[in-house]
Amino acid sequence: MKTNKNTQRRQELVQIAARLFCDQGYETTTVRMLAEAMGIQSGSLFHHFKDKQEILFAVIDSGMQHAIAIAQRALQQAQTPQQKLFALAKAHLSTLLEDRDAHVVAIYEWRSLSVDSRARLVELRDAYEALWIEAMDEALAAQLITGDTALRRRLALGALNWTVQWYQPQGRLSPDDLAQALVAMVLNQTAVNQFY
Amino acid sequence: MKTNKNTQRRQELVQIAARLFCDQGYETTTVRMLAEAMGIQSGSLFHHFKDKQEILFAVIDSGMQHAIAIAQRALQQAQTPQQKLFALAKAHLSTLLEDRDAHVVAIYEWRSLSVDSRARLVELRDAYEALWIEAMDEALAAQLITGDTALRRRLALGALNWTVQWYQPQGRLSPDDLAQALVAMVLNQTAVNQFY
DNA sequence: GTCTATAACAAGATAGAC
DNA sequence: GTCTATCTTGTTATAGAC
Repeated sequence: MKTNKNTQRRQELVQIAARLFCDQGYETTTVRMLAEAMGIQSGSLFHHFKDKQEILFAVIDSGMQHAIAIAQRALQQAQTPQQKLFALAKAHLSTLLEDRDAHVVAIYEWRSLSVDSRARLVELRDAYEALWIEAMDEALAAQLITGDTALRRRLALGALNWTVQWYQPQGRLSPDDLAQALVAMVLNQTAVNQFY
Repeated sequence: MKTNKNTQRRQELVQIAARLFCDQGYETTTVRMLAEAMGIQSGSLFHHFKDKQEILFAVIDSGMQHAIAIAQRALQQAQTPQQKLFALAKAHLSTLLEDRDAHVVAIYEWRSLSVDSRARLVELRDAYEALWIEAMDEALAAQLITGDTALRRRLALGALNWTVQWYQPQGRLSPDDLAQALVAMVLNQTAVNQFY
């Protein structure tokens, strides 16, 4: 079983699968559709992936790895708790936008993963949320927020993830505006340009 | 085609379908599974519903009708803009909790609806959101909030809908606590017991 | 690494008896 | 309103040649 190699070809196929899964849903997308979009026959697909579910796993896994990397890089340039929360919100939004297919799939097709796959991805999700938990704790220590930081984090991540439902980056609201509004809401502040 | 009657039997079947669709997803749930849970044979199912998709529509339609009714009733006892927003948040949460199956299905299986079904349900969703828009506008007029009320509404509804992912009503956080925290966040206030 | 051909099975839906 | 029996189609996945 040499289907686990991270070849460039495989990454291309994963991108294509992400698009189809995002547009039509995992169950509705057949291996024949995937193969056609990839320019091969359906039988050839199973040279790259053990089964259909492994393609779904690869899509979500890749999206999450990417999200963690972007968030960590964004945090390196932030100093204060506000800056860190803003950096995380911005990073979250840009991953949702740049890697939208994979994240829509992660949100909607979680259930179709095998139990083992889910367990592996939960670890990644926990690693990602740990970045938020740390920033929220720092904000709490700096007395920028009070009370239940876990609740604030969940409300904030919920509001962020829900943006895939309505947010149009080409609209009047820039990703930065959106990130600022969110951080202001999380911090219970009304000022807007305090993050730089 | 007398499949459109709102018989009591049909309502029971819709409830059962909601549970299966919620637990396993629409596409993964077969008509045979549905029939078994309903205590009938798969052929008999098509006496009640034209096709599988009509069952999905009935589940989501019923959940949305219910949500609107609960929200309207909750608003009748509210006076101030704060009270109205709190009433809406509480109503939204109790619908999500009491009618959880249907709303999880509404969130996750929207894509599997026919174009016509979607259009009819969009009308219901708009009617529901109109209640929020009105309350937010009143909060704006009362200078409780400033800026982009549409953005605040979307962030709030996103945070609320995302609660299906993590909220456990039997945990330490009551639905009232959650609704209060949300309204406080929407209104950029830190005080907690100002709503009564 | 891709092809063709096909195995093996499950899906939604219908027909007609009761 | 429910049953049994079945049609028709589409699905994932495999085998073996190239």
